[in-house]
Amino acid sequence: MSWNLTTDRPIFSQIMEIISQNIISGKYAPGEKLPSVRDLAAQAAVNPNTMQKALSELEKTGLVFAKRTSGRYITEDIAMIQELKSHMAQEKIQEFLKSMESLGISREETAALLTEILKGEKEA
Amino acid sequence: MSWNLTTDRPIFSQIMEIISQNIISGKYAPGEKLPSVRDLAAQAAVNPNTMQKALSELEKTGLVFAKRTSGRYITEDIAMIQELKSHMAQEKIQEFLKSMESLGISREETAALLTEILKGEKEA
DNA sequence: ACTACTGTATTAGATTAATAATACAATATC
DNA sequence: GATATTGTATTATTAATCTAATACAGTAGT
Repeated sequence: MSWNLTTDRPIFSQIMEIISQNIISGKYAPGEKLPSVRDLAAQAAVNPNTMQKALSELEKTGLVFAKRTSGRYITEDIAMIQELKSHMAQEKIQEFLKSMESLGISREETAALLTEILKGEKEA
Repeated sequence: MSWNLTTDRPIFSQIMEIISQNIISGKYAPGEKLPSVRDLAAQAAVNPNTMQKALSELEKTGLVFAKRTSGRYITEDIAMIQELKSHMAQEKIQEFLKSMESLGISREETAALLTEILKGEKEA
């Protein structure tokens, strides 16, 4: 796991994003047990309280759940994960197009730039 | 100007981004005079100190400059603006592809999703 | 010359986030 | 049954951000 945390945004929020992505992408399997709060905090080099906050907030979304003295687990609701995946994908795409437009780059131009980049990578 | 400021990120930083985008996209013309710190602060509904910080930080990038008692102006260095535009575009694209990959969506899939969306918009 | 407006500086207070150091209750695990 | 590990809670401290209320020096416009 690469915890690439920056200081320009709340750390607990970045951690939530990273774990969510790992669940959505399948790096964390449904039902899988997570390392303990203390271990995760050590891995990410943050304070246990910060990791605890990130995890307890994540819990509210339903992606993970805690068994009081056993540990924390990834949800087994595959449908929910799938739905979140496509939802976040759509969101990322819209956000991307919007930020390109705010640079004065139209959707068509953006698409052109993207296909050009992918073409360049195939040849490499 | 739509100042859509959120609380999950430093406000002065968001303001810097918005102004940068307006310069890059041409909404602010090269050499154009900006409203005063106090006016901009009122428009954005933030404290003048916050706007001052955003602008003085922006100054370090060279995009704007201050004439002590006259006001603040957009740079006239068109080449610099152009270069920043393509640089930021590349950065946005890479960042987008990376975030999609962290969701488990390949570059090819991403491109497919995008063209599909653009196709759908044309038909609408 | 005078007035209003410019960027800038200063001091103080409130809030949020992160860290640090413990502590506790419940339960796997041995 | 004893021990270690689990999530969770508490209190205090530090740093960053934002707001608030002024103040000042320089100059453009009259």
